[in-house]
Amino acid sequence: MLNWLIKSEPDVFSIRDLEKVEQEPWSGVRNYQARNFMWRDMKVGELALFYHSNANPPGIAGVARVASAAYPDPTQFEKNGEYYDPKATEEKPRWYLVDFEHVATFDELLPLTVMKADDVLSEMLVCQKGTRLSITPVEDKHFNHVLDLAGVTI
DNA sequence: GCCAACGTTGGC
DNA sequence: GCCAACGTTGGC
Repeated sequence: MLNWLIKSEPDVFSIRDLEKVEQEPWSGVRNYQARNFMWRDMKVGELALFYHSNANPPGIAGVARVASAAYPDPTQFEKNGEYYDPKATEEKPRWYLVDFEHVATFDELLPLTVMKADDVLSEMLVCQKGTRLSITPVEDKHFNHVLDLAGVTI
């Protein structure tokens, strides 16, 4: 059982948006490392911290759960879509995704500034300068510490 | 809006 | 297979 952190721009898709849908296909990831995490490593039922990037302020907004096995990202085949990949074919897809479902929304966002100032959480990849990866694994101690600070029990 | 960090592309 | 150029991410 692994834990994850997934980034989303709240202007595009926020934790509130996740509350409203039953399951959300995590489409549009076009980074091989992030794809491999979804395709190879994620298992149904695993939990992910839902991080608001490009936000004011940025930080962790809640928790999501892996709700499906990996399958080809349909947006890679949409010719006029933003995420079209001409090198991908139905027979040989390049991009895979999983669905996420909502688990919890924090009463208050846990801001990146607070995480960086925390002795434990400052070790997290998302706190390191220059980490642009949109999906990262999260250690148990970090995951649990975030839930503690947010006052959330799952 | 700036810019540092980093991934990807493509010429050679 | 190297690496310069370019594009993107994302905090500030």
